[in-house]
Amino acid sequence: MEQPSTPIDRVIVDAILAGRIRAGTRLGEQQLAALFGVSRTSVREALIRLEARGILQVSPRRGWFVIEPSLEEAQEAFQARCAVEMGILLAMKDIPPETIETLREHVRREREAIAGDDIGARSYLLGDFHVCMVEALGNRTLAEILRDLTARTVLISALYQSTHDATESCDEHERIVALMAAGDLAGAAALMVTHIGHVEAGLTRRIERDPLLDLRQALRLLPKGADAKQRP
Amino acid sequence: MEQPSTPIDRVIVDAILAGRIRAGTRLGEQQLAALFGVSRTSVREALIRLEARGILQVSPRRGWFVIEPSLEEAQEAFQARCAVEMGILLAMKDIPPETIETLREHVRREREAIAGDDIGARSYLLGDFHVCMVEALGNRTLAEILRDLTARTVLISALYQSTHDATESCDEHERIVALMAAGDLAGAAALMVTHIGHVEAGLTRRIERDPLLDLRQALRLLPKGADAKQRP
DNA sequence: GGCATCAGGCTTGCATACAAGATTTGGCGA
DNA sequence: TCGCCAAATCTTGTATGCAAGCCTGATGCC
Repeated sequence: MEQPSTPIDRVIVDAILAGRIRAGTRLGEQQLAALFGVSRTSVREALIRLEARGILQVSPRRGWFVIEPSLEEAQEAFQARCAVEMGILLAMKDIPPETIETLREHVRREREAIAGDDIGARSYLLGDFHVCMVEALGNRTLAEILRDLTARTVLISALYQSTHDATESCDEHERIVALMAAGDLAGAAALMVTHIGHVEAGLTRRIERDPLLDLRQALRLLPKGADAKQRP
Repeated sequence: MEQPSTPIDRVIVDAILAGRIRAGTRLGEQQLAALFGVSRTSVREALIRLEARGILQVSPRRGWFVIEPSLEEAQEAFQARCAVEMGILLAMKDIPPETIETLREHVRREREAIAGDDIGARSYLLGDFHVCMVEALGNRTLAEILRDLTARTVLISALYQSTHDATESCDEHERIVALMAAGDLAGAAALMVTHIGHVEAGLTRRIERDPLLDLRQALRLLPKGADAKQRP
C-alpha cells in the first residue's frame, strides 16, 4: 500500500487513535478546508479515502461523520482483529530477534505513557502495539488493515464504558512478547485472543452520548437530575 | 462498511476480479469520464477510493495504474489471506447450517463455470469463494477486507505463470466445505492454508509483460529468438 | 550521425462556481 | 401557546477552468 497519505488523513486518524475525536463527530468540508488552508477539493479527497477505509461515513448532503459502530459491527471488528492477529502468529515459522526487541521497546513506551498522564499517547500506544507487532512480523499489508480495524475498535471503546485497565493491557502485551520470545507462537496466539477478548468483555454498556454536552459545559449547566452541589 | 460504492468502482473491481483488466493497465480520468458519461470529478473520486483500497496507484501527473505487486507484496497478500481465513475459521465456534448450503451452492456454480468456457466467470467465482465463505460465516467486515486482498492476488496470478488448475481449486473448495460441514474447523483451516499455498506455489516464474505485445501481434512479428516456423 | 534543448500536447492537481437537497429559523394562524 | 408552513441558510454533489508537470517529437548544434 501507500504511505504518502496526505497530512489531512493522518491528522484525523491520529486524533481518532488518540481518542481526541469521538464516534459520531461531524467533520465539515468547509471547516477542515479553513483549518488546513486548502480548498474543499483536497479535504474531500481525504474524507473519501477515510470513508473507503471504513473510518468515516457520509450522509448525503448532511455531512461527514466518524462512524458509530453498532453492537454487531463492533463484534465483527473485534473478531476480525482476533482472526488477523491469531492468523499471522500461527502462520509465522520463526520470529526474527529484532522483532522481539522492537516490541519490548514498544511495551516500555507504553509503561512510560501509563506512568505519565498523557491519556492520548496511552490510548494510541496501546492500540498501536498490535499494528506494530504485525508490521514487525514483516507484513505491512496486514499492518495497514489492522491499523484501520484498530481505529474502529478505539471508537467503539469510547462508546462503551470500559472496565479494562491500561495497566492490565500492558501486562498482557508483555506476556505475549515473552511467549513470542520463547518461540511459543501458539501460546502467544492463544493469549492474544484472550487479551482481545478481555478488552471486548470490558465494554459493558453503551454510553449514550449527550448531544448537548458541549453547550452544557459552556454554559456551566448540569444534566437534569444531577446534584448541583457536586459542582466544583 | 458501505455498499453504495458508485457503479464506477464496482465495474473496475469486477473487471479486475474477472481478469479482464491486468496489472499495470492505465486508467485515464478523461477516458473513464467519457465512458461513464460523467465529469472527471466523479471518476476521480472512484479512483481515489480504489487507491485507498490498494487496488490502484497514482503516478503524479502521469496517470492512474492498476497495481503491479512486487514479489514481496505478492507474498504479503497471500500470507494475509492465509491469516485472515485461517483466523476466522479457528475463531468460529460453530457453523450455521445455511452457511454450508450457501457454500455448496457456490461450489456448484464454480463447476458450471468451469464446464462452460467463460474464463471471466470462472476466475471471478474461484476468488469469490473465499469472500463468500467469510461473509457466510457472518463477518462482513472481514469479507470486505478479503475482497480487496483477493483482487490483489488475482492481479498477481495474472502476472505469473500459473500451473494451478481451476478444477483442482474447485475440488479443494469442495473438500473444505465438507470439513466445515463435519464440524472439523481445525481441519478446514489447515486445508485452507494448504489450498492457498497450492495456488501461491502454482505461481512459478514471473511473466514479464511484453509492452510491445499488442503492437507485435498487430504487425505479426515474433519476439526475438522465437522460431519463425512455429507461427500458425 | 549523435546529442542536447525546447516547444507542444496531454495528463493530473487544485480551486472555484453553481446546483440540489437538508436543516433550521422565523412567522403566521388557530 | 402550540403546530404548521415557507424562506433562508448551510451542507454536500458535480462540473468546469486553469495551473503545473511529464512525455514526445522536432529542431539546431557539435
